[in-house]
Amino acid sequence: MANDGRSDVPLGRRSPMATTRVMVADRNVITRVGIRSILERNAGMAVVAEATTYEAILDAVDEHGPDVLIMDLDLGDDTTRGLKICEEITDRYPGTKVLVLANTLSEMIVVEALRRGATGYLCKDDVKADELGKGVKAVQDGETVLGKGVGSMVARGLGSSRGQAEHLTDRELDVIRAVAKGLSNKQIAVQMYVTESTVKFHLQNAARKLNTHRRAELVHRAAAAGLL
Amino acid sequence: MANDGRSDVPLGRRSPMATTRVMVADRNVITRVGIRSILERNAGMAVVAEATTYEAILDAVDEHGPDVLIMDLDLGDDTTRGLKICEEITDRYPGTKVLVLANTLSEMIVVEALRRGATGYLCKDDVKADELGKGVKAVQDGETVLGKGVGSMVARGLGSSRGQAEHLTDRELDVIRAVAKGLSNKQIAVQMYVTESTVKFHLQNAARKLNTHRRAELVHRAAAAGLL
DNA sequence: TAACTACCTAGCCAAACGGCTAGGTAGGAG
DNA sequence: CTCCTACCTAGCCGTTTGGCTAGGTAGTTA
Repeated sequence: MANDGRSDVPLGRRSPMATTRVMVADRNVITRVGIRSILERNAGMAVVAEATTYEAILDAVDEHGPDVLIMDLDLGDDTTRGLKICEEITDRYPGTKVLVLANTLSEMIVVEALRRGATGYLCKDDVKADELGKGVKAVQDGETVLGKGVGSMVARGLGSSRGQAEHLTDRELDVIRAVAKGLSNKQIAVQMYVTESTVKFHLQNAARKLNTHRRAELVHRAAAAGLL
Repeated sequence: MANDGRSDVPLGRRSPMATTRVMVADRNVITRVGIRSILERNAGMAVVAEATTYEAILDAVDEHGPDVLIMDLDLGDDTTRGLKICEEITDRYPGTKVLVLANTLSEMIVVEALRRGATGYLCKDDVKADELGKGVKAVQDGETVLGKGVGSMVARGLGSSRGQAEHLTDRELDVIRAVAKGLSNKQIAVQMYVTESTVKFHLQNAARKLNTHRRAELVHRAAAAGLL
């Protein structure tokens, strides 16, 4: 029942040349309008829906059944939420390909997104106007599209983590966020209703996963990965 | 000679109602196209030039003499460079008002930008489509435009630093960048050819300026302010 | 059932850090 | 010349940290 919604929405497939139905998910109006303008220069492409929140994405995909969903993983304060949505879409709506259009380039996020079913990953600041249209077409055909610098990152990411990127648990993220605020382990312990030992435990695990052993770098990497 | 360039570029001022000549500086094509689309819905507004690098901004402003320059301060790897450009434009081309359109909201950057002559400061993720056009018009009239959340930030910023934001010295930035990489004070000392005491000295000063006393938070704030 | 994950706790030790006081130099501005 | 800024150095002391070993529970999956 998951993708039944698609069958009753073949509207828009009426032009002589099949139209690529695109949906855009981004919190930023300017970006949404920009993507729409760029894509609609190409004949045969139409932006059929937009979404600005995580909740709205699933509804809109279900309702409009786009061929390609262009999405920014960061639609709120939680990029991991974006990753989950990405996985959910590709699981439940195999007819909709996901093209991630990210603000930043973080190895961890790139690897996770692809592992969860994204067919393409482009970086906003690097993408050229014509690349966007080509990327959408390629992704629609099931071809994997990786932007400038993304490819090598994937290679490294898959190599270093042997196929499965370790990702931070909720608790670890909580601790890191507290560290970023300048709290000491003791203060964090009080705030989280656990002991200082536990705080140190989570930090050690997080540090190992992010491949560092210094809290300053830990915070920096987590921030760079869009985790804060 | 600075703004002589304006007089020979009155093209576009031919409509009955005076046209607002806008220039957009942003590294991101999608954003540039988006802004153009949104503004050109309003009659009486035209995007007459675009720039994607710091160098190109000054040339383009000199050549086209826009009424309003919409710019992202972060066009490369150095936001402070954007601040300098902002100051230079407002100094040399008083006929061109600067409206900063930022990705992130950092108290330090906001305060600095306004101190250096920006007439408005909006945040990409918060701005609504109609606000952009209104903002441009208001800025053109010399009215200060502050986006959601920016106002209170300015108040706090001006209050805490009494009119002059303390800014980090080169050396302090070097040390912070090293800390962000996870280096210890000793390692940083070796790398910078100074003693550990000196490293600690710079860190203490930087920490005071950024109003913290923990290196993890120091790195986080510096990163949030686009200083790394 | 066993195995696994996420979570929590304890204590030890050496290293690193923060906070402080008290000096120094070189270069530019008034 | 004096003041000021940015830069550099020294040492002390208490706190925080990183790194470690060695346990525990609850919930899920195989």
